[in-house]
Amino acid sequence: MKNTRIPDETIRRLPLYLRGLQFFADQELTNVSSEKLADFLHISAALIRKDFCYFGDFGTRGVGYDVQTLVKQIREILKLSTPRKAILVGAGNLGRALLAYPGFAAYGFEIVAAYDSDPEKIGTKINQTLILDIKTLSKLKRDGIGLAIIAVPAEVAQSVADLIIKSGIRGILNFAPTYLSVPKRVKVISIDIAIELGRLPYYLESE
Amino acid sequence: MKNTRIPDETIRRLPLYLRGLQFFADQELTNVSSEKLADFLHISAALIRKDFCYFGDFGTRGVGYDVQTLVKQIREILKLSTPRKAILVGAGNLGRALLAYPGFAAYGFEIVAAYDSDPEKIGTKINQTLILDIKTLSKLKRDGIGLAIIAVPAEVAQSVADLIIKSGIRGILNFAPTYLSVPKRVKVISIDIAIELGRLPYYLESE
DNA sequence: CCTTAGCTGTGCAAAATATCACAAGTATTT
DNA sequence: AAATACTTGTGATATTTTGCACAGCTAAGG
Repeated sequence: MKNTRIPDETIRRLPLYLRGLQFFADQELTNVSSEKLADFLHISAALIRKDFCYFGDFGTRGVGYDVQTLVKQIREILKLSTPRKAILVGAGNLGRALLAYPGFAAYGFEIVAAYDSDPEKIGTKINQTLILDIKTLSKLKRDGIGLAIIAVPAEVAQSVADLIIKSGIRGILNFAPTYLSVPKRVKVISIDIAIELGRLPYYLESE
Repeated sequence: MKNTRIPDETIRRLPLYLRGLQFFADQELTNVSSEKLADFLHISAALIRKDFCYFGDFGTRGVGYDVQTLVKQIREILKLSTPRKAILVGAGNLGRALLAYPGFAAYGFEIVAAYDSDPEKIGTKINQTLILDIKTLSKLKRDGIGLAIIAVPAEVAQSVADLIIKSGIRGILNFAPTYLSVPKRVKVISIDIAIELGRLPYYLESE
């Protein structure tokens, strides 16, 4: 199985598995079956097993998976084992909320700087992070910073992306509601709140 | 084509199409082809046409689609035409950012109240919205409120969901990183920042 | 040691989704 | 009015993703 192409959907689920495993680890359980994990996450056990089996034999037949070992292996696959420095661009409402978001640390992300273009904001501190002038952004790679979170208005998102890519950013988590055109070596993952919101009413039963 | 099952993926793209059409409307364009829209959104033109064709004949062969008409029809499909009242539960960092988020209004959502359990926050105002005690949450349906945005910690998300569903909520936009168990008549759409974040490093080229 | 119960790994089938390719209709030009 | 250039709508095909079912390994109990 090891030489098959790994579906994107599988990669998407790996962080979900980490969360599920954390739940079992918190309960002092050392072993978990695909079925238990499936019940907790509300996906099928076969899918979980298939996902794991793309990467090798993680479990023991008749027994299940060792929680800690599995966590380690998934983190390895996702390349979460090495800590990564990130910057935040855009210190608006969403940006400020993200600065306080505890989830980053869980994956070894450290937000080392925040940037904005508003003179009112520049120089102020949010959650111990100083807001810097976006014009001073350059040569991030020199400081070992490879990731960026974009939380700016859609109109300026592309120019921000261009700028930070030039400075060495290779991974972007984009909250701006727009497509970002980037070189192949750069990966963009977009979270679009409006898109999710816009399809909610469709599913409402019209009483 | 009208009697085929409509793929979820199609529904997911409809709000995206609205965004694209807005772009062309802003340029005073009255007509747009599937190809133009496809170029802007970076998806295939055939896919766009197929998506539309599930709902009927929206375009004119040799011509394209009338921007305004198409907007109206998509909004109709997504049930965005009728304004909807929503509440926000959880006035933490993310909750407060969401209160200021302009995207809700664009889809006819009006956040009429915010709830929290923290005595420090209750009674204060954020963006003209008063924070109310979550204990006072009841009988929302009576006031015509059908949607809720959950932005509370994962540990309490399920109990919040249970509570608001009892009060009449039928649609939930969930930001808590957990599965919500709800009756069939209730629709949950989850946005999970950590999950998206966790898979970003996987795609980084290891130099 | 044998039997039974449990669980993984995975080939194969099924379902869901996306792409292709072109007939059919529209506008424009000559 | 005929030829040309566009563009949609959609059946057919390809690809991607998920589910099924069971062989094969493990552990425990008698």
